[in-house]
Amino acid sequence: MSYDHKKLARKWARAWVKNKKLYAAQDGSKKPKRYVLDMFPYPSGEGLHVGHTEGEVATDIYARFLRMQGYNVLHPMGWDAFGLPAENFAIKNKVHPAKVVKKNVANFKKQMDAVGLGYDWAREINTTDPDYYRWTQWIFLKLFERGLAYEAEVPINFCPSCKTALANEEVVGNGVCERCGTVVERRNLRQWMLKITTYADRLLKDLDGLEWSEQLKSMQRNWIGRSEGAELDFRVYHEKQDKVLFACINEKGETLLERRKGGAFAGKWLFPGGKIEREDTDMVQAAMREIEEEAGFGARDVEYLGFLGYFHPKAGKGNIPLLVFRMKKKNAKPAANTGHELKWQSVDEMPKEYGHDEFVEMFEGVRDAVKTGRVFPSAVSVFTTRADTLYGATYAVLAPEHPLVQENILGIENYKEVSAYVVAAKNKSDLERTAEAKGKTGVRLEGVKAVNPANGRAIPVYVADYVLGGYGTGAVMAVPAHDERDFAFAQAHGLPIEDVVVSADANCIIVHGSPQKDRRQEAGYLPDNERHWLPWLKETMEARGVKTFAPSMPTPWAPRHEEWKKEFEKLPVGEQSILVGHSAACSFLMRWLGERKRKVKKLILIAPSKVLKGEETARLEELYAFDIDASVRTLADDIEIIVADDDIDRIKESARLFGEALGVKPLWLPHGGHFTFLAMGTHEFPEALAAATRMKKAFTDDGVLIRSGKFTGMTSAVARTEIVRFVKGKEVVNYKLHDWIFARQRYWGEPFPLVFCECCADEVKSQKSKVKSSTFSKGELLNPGWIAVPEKQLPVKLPNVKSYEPSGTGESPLAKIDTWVKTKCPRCGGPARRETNTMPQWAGSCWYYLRFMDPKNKKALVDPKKEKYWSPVDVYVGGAEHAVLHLLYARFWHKVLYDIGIVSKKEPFHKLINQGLILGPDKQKMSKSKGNVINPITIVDQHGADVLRMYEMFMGPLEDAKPWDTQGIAGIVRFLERVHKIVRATAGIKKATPAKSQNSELERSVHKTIKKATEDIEHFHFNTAISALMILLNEMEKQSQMSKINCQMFVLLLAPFAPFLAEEMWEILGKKGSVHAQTWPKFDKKLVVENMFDLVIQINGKVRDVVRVQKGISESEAMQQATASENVKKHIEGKEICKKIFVPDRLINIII
RNA sequence: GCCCGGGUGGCGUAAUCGGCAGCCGCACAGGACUUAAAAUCCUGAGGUCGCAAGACCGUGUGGGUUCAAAUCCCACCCCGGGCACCA
Repeated sequence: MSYDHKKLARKWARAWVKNKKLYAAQDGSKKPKRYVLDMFPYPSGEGLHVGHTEGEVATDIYARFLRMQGYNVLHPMGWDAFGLPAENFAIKNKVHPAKVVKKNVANFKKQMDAVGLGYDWAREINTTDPDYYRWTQWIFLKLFERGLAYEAEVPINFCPSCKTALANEEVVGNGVCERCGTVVERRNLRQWMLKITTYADRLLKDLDGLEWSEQLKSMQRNWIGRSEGAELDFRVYHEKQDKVLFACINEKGETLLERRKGGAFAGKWLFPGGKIEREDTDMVQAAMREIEEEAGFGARDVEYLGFLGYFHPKAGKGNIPLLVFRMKKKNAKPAANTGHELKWQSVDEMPKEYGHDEFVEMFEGVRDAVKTGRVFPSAVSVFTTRADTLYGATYAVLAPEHPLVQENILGIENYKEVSAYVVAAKNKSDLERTAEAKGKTGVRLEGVKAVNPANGRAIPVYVADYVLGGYGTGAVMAVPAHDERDFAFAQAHGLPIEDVVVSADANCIIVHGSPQKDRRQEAGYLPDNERHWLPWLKETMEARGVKTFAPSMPTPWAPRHEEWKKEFEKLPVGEQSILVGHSAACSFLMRWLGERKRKVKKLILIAPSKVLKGEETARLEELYAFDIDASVRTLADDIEIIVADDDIDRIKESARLFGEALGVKPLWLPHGGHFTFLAMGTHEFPEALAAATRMKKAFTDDGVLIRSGKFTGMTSAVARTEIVRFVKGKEVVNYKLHDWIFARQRYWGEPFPLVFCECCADEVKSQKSKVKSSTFSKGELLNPGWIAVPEKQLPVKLPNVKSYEPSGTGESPLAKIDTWVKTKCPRCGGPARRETNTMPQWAGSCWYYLRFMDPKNKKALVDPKKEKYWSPVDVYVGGAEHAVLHLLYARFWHKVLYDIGIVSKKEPFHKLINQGLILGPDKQKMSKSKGNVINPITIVDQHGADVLRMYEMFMGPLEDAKPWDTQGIAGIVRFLERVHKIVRATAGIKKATPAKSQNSELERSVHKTIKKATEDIEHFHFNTAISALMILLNEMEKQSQMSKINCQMFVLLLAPFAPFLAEEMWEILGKKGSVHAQTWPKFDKKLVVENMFDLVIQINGKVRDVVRVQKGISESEAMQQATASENVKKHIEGKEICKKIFVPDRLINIII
């Protein structure tokens, strides 16, 4: 007879509602606490899905288990209810989003109750409740006050379908909106930004102490993307530049003029600088020198402002950079050292007749630049993590967004082409950019050169979109030899590739196949290579910093593999080795690699020999007796076969053989025979060898420096800091993480507690220059005109509007409500207007876990005592989709709250578990379109909540993705039916419970199960805990009669998993009170210790018998047992036992 | 391409301080009960050979270490997730 799960659900749901204490967390308790939290859901119209319930059932089981263990457990639930779906539904159906939310919440709650989730509903919260978002606004004000919020007009990700801005974290895949999958546009919009980058380091470092999966931690680390490197300055100049001009400006905006003897001041107000040497890395220093010589002002008196651009004295002729300096001293008096007269002069006062119009124009330019700050550095600063490769920088690349290409101040000669490229790059979608990732495009800036600060070498400058404007300085030095992207670009554009770092264990091993002779006599050699190829190659490689070995092999005429192997293995062959074989040695190398399966960098086979032919090759038979192992092709990054087309037939055949096996086309050279004897012969062979040893891809590892001036021989690690110091660079840390775009142009979100006041804006601007004693907060100074709404006036409530429709122009619908927008400035009382953007979806969820600790507090976000008691969240369970969104934002806010003393712990969530996806029965992701969605409530209706809960937990490990098996539920249904049956049977026994002895074996099993279940639940291994309960039930059913006590134990163990049935069974067993308020059973240590064990008897590692024996038996006793076995006897008969391995309480292995 | 996971019967999985591979469940087969079916209960089952006792093979593939490998090492293949020009 099956039990009526619907009746149980009704009966116990009612009882639990009445029993208010059952799931309530107690404030001010002396008991140890545990805070078990689910990621609170967005209450969608769809209701709960199986993904929700998986995590929620897991935390519910855990919370029930902890309560039974005597902990004071906080296990609350709430609603993250701001957001687009409710708003869109509201727009479509013309209802207020709040009403939609209310309805959905009621549905969610009903469904959660149906699943038997024991939340402390007295602590329910909702992010859209003004009493809640009042504190969201309050936290925003704290961020604002501390200068962590700022307004900026930045290019942002805009979703044209959602009609709102998106955070970087919300753009997924190839630049599509995380929510709706629409391709995201770039738009410039005024935004509120949060300085999450300030916390980048702490967000990174504090990950270490958390019990999160490595996967998740690495996702966060990756997102933060910290990299240590340096900024190095590359002076940029125009090729035709030979002089420098500079202007000095004083505090009054006047410029320093010079009058030559007897002449007018006209036209001479700029000092023409002296000649700039190409190698002069610092144009500014040169100009300073000039200022000192001409006017007596030292480096301390003036400050370099920047670079205005190139000046062309006579249109098109000459390119003279114009630098601007400002006097630091007030009323500085110039004193000419040259006999010329000097004075400060305002351009306004300068009579027209004084000078050329173009000088006046330039002066205006200088003044304008100083005023607006539009000056440029005369050097390009690049960010690199590989300063050790600086000597290998053969060109520089600017991002299309870089100011030096945005405005042509460098005198780029092909600027039309360049700007066309820049525009094209800007219009490329992320999708296109990604698709083109492999082919690197770019345009050279004609006429412009950069100076490598290490060696003074002038290198070309490019603009290319493989350099990102938003990272580092938006400019890079390109080292093609040691960076894959630069390598690809250099290859595409024919730029030099010069390696300056070699692997510390790079070497070249040349094995000759025939007696080596130096033949330098033949005519017609290239002068450079007039030697045997072997010493030539050795020299060439060593010049590149590669250690080279050319071992003499024993018995070269009739080689023996083993002997060669012995000799060869004395050499340091490694992953960075280049192996060069010649003739018979090619066979040796192939054979050796096939045997040893060692990875090497390159394998070069010259005139390979393997094929035997008649008696002349009898001497080679031993060495060649092997099968070519084709897997050798995977062992070397690069394989070359070189053979001459007039070599003998068996060599040519060998070359084809090797080529086929290795998937390499042998290179046929037109001249030369078996190379050894022809030595270098003609140029083809050395060229082929040089090509074969050339870099085929960038070497990006650390190593030892070569060709790097005085740094040659240093390791990369040391050279990195030394070179930065040498070129006066600065060490900097960069992050991939950007500041958080914290505004949405929609209605249904938290209003910002800010107003804009023109009057205060002016006040702030004037105060800024007046310094110090400001009454404005950091945020108000940082954002002139934006004034914080006083805390007392919080919450700034979301007004009612007629239409929630977003405008799509970047204005929120709130902007249309004049009565709400127009307000008084809380500071000066003047007219002001409210911020009409709203906060993004993530705001409310950044701190909700704190509110659960003290949900009704009117005076504070959370009472400090309560916070201290409950923090941190001990276990947090939710989906992996929040890995870099919610979990990063919440950690950021938490750290800010920590800094202002609101919270006591550095991190909010100690242990975090991501439940794995539940896939449809077809093993595909569940989706409406695939029609494979399982609704948990359907399962509850059919089989009851207990079945749903246990089945979801039994499917497999919580964190794994696993498919739903509709038939698999039957197992759980049967299990619970059998539990019901056996408990009823046991409860019905009127007689006294059977004597203990009858049940002693079962009792052991019960206690072992208690142990197993307890440990498994502690580790969230619910699938194995349930399995243990099943095993116990199977055993119980074998008993003719059960004792009530064992039955009770079983029900207690079942209670967290199947709360309804367990409660019913508890009642049937005649026990008082709720089963969920009982104490979790403890196991008896004596009962779980076995005194017998299964001794495994192995012969030569194979199991031959298993006997059950006393624990602790000795080796000889075990041996006795073993030899007594028939099967064992059979196997050892007539054999000699040479060894015995005995593992106490486990096995004995007899070796014969 | 890079970084994390992972690969075990027909299926979900169990066993990882190296020590009996396949627990538990599903599906399956045979039997009992039944007029019959369902449900329930009992039994069986990794593969090959064998009446059986048992033997051999077997944890993605190949190799290695070891008395002993799903577990450790090396190489490769495949699947899932994340990142993707971050210098």
